[in-house]
Amino acid sequence: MRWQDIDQQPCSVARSLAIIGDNWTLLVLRDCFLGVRRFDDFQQRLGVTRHVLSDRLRKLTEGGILDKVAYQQRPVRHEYRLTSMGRDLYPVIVHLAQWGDQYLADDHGAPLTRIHKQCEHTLQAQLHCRHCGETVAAQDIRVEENAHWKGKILMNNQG
Amino acid sequence: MRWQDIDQQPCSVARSLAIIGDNWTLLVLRDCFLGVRRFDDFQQRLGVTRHVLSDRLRKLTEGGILDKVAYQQRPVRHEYRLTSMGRDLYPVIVHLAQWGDQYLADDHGAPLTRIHKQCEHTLQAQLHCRHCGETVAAQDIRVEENAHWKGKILMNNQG
DNA sequence: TCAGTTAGTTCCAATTTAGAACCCATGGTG
DNA sequence: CACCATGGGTTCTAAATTGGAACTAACTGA
Repeated sequence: MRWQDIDQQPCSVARSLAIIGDNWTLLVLRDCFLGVRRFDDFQQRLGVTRHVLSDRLRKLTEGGILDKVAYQQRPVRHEYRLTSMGRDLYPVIVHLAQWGDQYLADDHGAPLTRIHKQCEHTLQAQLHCRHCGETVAAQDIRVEENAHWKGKILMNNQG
Repeated sequence: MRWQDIDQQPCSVARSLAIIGDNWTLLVLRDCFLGVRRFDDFQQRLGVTRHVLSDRLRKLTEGGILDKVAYQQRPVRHEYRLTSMGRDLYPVIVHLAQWGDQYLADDHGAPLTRIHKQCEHTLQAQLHCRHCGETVAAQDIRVEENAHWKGKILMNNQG
C-alpha cells in the first residue's frame, strides 16, 4: 500500500494521518497555533524547502484545516489561518508538546510554557472522559468494532 | 534543514516528531495500542513494505517507545511492546482518532468505538487542565518562552 | 529605473519508498 | 533424509519525494 492511499482504510487515525501525518505537516500546524500565518514566516521558522512548504499548505487548505485568505490586494497576498476544524487539532499538538517536554527536553528544560489564561497556571493536559470526569489511560479503554466492520479491524486477541 | 535534523530544534513538538512524526510511525503506534506486537502482523495490517516497517520499529525501539522482547528461543523470535514512555502517547492517538471520527468518517460512521471501562460509556476525550479542572481550547492558552530561549522562538506578534 | 517584498515555481541531484524476491534458523511432516 | 512452513528480517530496482538553489510574477516605494 502506498502512503497516499491510507485515507481509504476504515480507521480514523489513518484518515487523519493522510492529511496531517506527512513529514513537516504537524510542524506547520505547530506554528499555526503559535500565530504564524505567512509563507515566508513558515519557511524561515521551519527551514523546510519552499517547494515542500507550498505542497503542505495546499494539502492542509484542501483538507479544510487551513483557510487561505487574501489580506491585501494589488498585489494579492494570502495568509493561512486555522479553520475550526484545524483548531480542533489543538489537543494533538499539546499532548505531543507535553510528551516531548517530559521525555525529550535537554538541560535547559522545556522551551515553551503554556499558561491556562482562566486560572493562570501552567497547563498540565490530561485525557479526560466527558461522561464520568475521570482521567483516562490506555488500559482503561476497551475498543469495539462498529457494525459495518465487525471482525475486520481488530485482531482476535485484542488486549 | 533536513527532516532528520529537526530533533535539534528547541521545540518539544519537533523533538517528538523526530521520533514519531515519520510517515507510517503513528500508524504503527495505533496498532500497538490495539494489541499488535509481531512484525508480520504489523506488516499485513498496515500494508507497508517490510523494509520500511523494519526501519520504523528500529527507530521506535531506539527511541525508547517500544521494547523488543524475545517471546521464544530456538529460533529466537521477538515482539514489540509499548514501554511506559510509549503508553504516554495514548492521548495523541485518541485525539487523532476522535478528530477523524468527527471530520473524516464516511457513511458507515466511525469504525471503532472506545469504551471507558470504569463508566462503560463511549469515550469523548477532552483536553483538561489539571489545576482548575476546566476543558481547554487553543484560545484559552498563552505561550511563554522559558529563560534560555527568551526572544528566540516566538514571533513578536504572538496571537 | 532600480531595489525590495511576498508567494510561490522550476530545475537537478540525492534520498526514500514500493514492490518483489531472497535469506536464515528452526520445526514439522512424510 | 528431503521438503515445506514460519517469523523476522535484508537486498534489489524503479518510481516518487526531498533538499538546495535559482528563478518568476506582481506589485510598491524611492
